[in-house]
Amino acid sequence: MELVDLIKALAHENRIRILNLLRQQELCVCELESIMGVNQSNASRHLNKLGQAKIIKYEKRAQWVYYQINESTLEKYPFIKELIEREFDKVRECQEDKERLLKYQESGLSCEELAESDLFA
Amino acid sequence: MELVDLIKALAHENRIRILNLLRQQELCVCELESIMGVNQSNASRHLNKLGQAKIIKYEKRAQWVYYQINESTLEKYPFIKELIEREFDKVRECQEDKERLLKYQESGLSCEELAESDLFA
DNA sequence: AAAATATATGTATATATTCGGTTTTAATCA
DNA sequence: TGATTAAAACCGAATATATACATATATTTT
Repeated sequence: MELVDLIKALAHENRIRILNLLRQQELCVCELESIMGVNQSNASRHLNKLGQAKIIKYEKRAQWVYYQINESTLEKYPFIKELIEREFDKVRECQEDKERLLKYQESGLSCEELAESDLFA
Repeated sequence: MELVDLIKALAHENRIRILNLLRQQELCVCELESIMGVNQSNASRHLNKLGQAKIIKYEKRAQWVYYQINESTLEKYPFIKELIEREFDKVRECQEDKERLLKYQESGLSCEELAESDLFA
């Protein structure tokens, strides 16, 4: 059942956190790694799962792959939009990630510098 | 993450089918068994999972347990309401279940007679 | 071309989920 | 009370999913 595959793609904490971050702005894998504090393989795999379900899409620029929410899927499945817009803000982990993203934005660091920095130490 | 537990409770074909049937009317376990063509253990297990997540509730009457959608949870989480109301009708399995339910309703059979009958043979 | 870096993927392992069958519990009925 | 029935709980097996680490690929930079 295709609908179940879609729901399954949403049924993991890391994938919820990724979507919560991507709705603020597009991000590359290494930025997500640093902000979420997960390893590269983990980030990549969850991104892949969201991509399979077409909930996100990506754009390759230089050596980076920038992921973004696939708005056309949200339009096709309004319950996902509803989920993202009405539930994520209530979740502690999502709030914390959002704060870390803000800290990163304000730091002026590039995505290359981020991993080396002690911004989230 | 509580939100993920809720989404996981929705992430199975049988549980989607159960919710689709319960939104038409309350049903007992043995009615769901017959209409969906699953065994008792399976029906009960999935009902339990939906109950844990408070998506459904039940009422015991005589030896039967009648399950119904828990409207207060749908109000608390509008994305579930959206999911049920806008997506289920598009799903083939849900359409078929709905037809079988209609056939049962029109048959005038009691829930006790249903299992013995060849209504869905 | 070589080194460095970002990302994806193969693999083995751990964890979670689902399953049908069986047993248990609780209510009804004869 | 004993038999019957509905539903839940339990069991081991099968399947699916997630994980970390190592490796492969692709791009950039020097």
